[in-house]
Amino acid sequence: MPELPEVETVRRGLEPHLVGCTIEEVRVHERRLRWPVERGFAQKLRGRIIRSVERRAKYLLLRLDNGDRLILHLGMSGRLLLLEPATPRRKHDHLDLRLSSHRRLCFHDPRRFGTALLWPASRRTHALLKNLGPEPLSDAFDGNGLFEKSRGRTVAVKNFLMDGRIVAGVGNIYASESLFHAGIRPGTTAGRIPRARYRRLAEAVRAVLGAAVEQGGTTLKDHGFVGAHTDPGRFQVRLAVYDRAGAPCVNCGTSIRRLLVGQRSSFYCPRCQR
DNA sequence: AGATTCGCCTGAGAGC
DNA sequence: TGCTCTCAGGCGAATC
Repeated sequence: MPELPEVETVRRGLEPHLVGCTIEEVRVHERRLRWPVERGFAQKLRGRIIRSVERRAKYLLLRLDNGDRLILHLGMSGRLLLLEPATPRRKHDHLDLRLSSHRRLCFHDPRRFGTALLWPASRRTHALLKNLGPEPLSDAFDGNGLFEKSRGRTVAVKNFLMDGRIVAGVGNIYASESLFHAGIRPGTTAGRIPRARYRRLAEAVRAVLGAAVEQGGTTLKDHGFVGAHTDPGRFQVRLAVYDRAGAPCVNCGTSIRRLLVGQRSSFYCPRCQR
């Protein structure tokens, strides 16, 4: 599933192909996404020029020449594809934006957990974004912030890390990975972790996500063209613990364990993580 | 307020 | 081969 590094890779792949393009025609084939695609969606986008392609958490934000924004989220299975005009529509192709570059930006999403919403220029904030915590790869994110926000909290640190209000865009996979690199067990109560360990955790989050973004970029180069074409899943970096239950820890060889934390699969090394 | 559970979906994989 | 069943997972909403 697209995690933050994959979304960033898609953003980088799309940016040069979208900025400056006019959206000439919009087709909505399926409005039943996570939230219904609004009436007037096509009409509001038609004729607009894309000024920038930004990312916040796992949301892609296409800023338009009139100040409106198009918010896109890939959910579990979403993909954004730049297609040649003649490419036939396939199953699960829900949105099609025909661009002045003569390509089509296609939103494809089998599970329809994805999102396509308009954020009008008249609104200063958007409900989906206004409570988001700092970007994990920005200077605004650090261990001190984690420590302070965690005081009095009884949730498992893994759930704490996946709470977008604490830090933006850390999903299930990278939460497990970061905790492994920080040497912290996923089920540990967030409020009982000392400051020094949160510093280490913040650095782990930064390192793991940063490396994955770089990896995406590298893979992107290998493919020569448009990261957005490719399956986000294939960018997956070599993961240390995620989905490796029973396999040996890369550090110590101990068998990796799977644990349910807040209904989600978590993976950890019982020896390296305390 | 914070913690937990639910619900939305389909494809993949397991089991028969 | 082909069917049925289970499960995964982002994340806001609903519930406790």
